[in-house]
Amino acid sequence: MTPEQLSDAIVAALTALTDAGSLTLPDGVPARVVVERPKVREHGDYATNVALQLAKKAGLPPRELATLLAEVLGQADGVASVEIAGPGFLNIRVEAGAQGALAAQIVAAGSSYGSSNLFAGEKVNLEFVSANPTGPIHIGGVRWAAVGDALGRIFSFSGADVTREYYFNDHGAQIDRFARSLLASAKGEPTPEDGYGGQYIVEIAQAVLAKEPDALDLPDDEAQEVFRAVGVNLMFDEIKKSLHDFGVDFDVYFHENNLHESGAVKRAIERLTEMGNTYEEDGALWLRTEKFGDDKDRVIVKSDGKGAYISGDLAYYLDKRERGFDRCLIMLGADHHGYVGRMNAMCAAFGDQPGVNLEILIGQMVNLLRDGEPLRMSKRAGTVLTQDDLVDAIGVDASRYALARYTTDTTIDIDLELWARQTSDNPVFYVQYAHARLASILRNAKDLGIEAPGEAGGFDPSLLSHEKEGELLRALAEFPRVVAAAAQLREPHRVARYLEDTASAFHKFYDLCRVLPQGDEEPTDLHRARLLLVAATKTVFANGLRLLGVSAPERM
RNA sequence: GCCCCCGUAGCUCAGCUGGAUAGAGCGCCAGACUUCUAAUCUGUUGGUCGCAGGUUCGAAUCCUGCCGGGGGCGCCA
Repeated sequence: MTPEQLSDAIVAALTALTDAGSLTLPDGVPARVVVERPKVREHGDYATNVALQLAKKAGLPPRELATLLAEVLGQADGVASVEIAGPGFLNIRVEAGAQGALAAQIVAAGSSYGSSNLFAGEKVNLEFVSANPTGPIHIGGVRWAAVGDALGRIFSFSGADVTREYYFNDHGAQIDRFARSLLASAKGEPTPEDGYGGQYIVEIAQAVLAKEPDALDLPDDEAQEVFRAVGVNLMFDEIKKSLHDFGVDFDVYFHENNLHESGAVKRAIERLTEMGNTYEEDGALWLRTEKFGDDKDRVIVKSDGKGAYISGDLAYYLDKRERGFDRCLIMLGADHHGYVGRMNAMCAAFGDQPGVNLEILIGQMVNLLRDGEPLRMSKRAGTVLTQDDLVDAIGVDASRYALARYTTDTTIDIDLELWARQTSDNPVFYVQYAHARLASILRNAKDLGIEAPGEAGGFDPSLLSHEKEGELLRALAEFPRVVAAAAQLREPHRVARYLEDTASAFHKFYDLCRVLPQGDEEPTDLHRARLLLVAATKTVFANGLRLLGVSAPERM
């Protein structure tokens, strides 16, 4: 019996009461009620606060309503007992058989256990990382690679049609600075003012020369153009490779420059002008963002005739919508939160609905620490921590997991020495170890010739009556709810935290409940039932880790 | 000055979107492997949930105001 089934049973009980006339609910019976796992074990397997929630509407004292409900609910299939506690909580115990049946259901569902059709039929565009192609991805961007990719997996698992997208800002002044920096390096000159000075500039400059040996013979402006075109492509390749090595592959790498060259920017501006949302002032073209909730209006075409930065975003958003995306999600660091207002206003100026068609997710920064002190990242000082540095130090799994297990609302401090040292007690290994242990049991079972029921026949779910078995089963039953919450709230960290809780429940079960027969012992139905529970648990870890893009090892 | 995020155990952080006695890991201390992987488990220690009000049956959670930390407020990108 899962929480969802219990919720249904409670709703059915409420309906029975209203049908019988012993309860009156002016707003009708709710479609779903809150079923939670109590923190205190004495409070039962599950608890619900419906009586407290509905007491006022029903015009009854909470405990009286709870009493009515308890009588009916106590008769429901799979419910062992219902107690009234405190101000009107219902503490529910579930029959072991009803609970144990879940193990077979999970094994039958396999890699789809936890999936849903919550976002079925929705085309979701998920844009993340989108780091400037003027250097390698550093830790500021890696967080979004880990979190964004996990969110994409969670959305897909929840039925959405997801497209992962990376926006290359390969247009404008920063790219000019990048090109000048490459050219200067190739000529052996010092890094220009406002230029980029890392070692990677030297390497890319040399790589450009290897491809275009005659580049330096050209006049400076033409040479710079060569370094721009070739250098940017080399940078793209490097970024894509880093992301690929990190397990993140985008469906679309979108080049901002194309929007300018194809006339898409011009068209977007025309569209906004037709809708009466632009005006000219001081030689520039302004977008009426204030009308749509922004602090003030924004320039979209500067007085020198060039598009302002946001002009690319206008065209890009329009392009996404024209490609049929109902929801455009963009993950940005807190250093960009100032754009939220104007982006939402831009969305509204197109006649769309901010928060629905466009959703901007702001996450907090990642800081680099050394000896507990914050270290200002500087390319010149060589104190930039790149994604590759992080992976070299602690590996892909540990990196992805560590970055994905925090709320994006909190700032993450990375002390590389500390992170590398703590590798062995990183929670990722706690979870992965659980999976490896489960795999090991299944291997041993196979060697012993013991088959878990399910494929080979039925099993008696009521045999899974041990306290630790119950706790493990209830943890497994939570998985679909956790995935759904992670998708709806855009909070992948919930999956990681859930896996840690479930790993704890499993390790405790493992400690007290022997799964396989020992010595000459003959396999019993209990052994087989536990083996099925093991298979179900392994399924949940495999599915959960997959959602985070972290491997589920068979051995450790 | 205005806007956003954070403040929970010595440290790092959860807290199921208002529920019961606020949890976990690490750290400290003490235990458990001739048996399915000890990267594990068991027990102990540890808290005015930044402060002050408010909303109600009930607040770490929602509202207001302070305090402290971080980030942002360009015809830069």
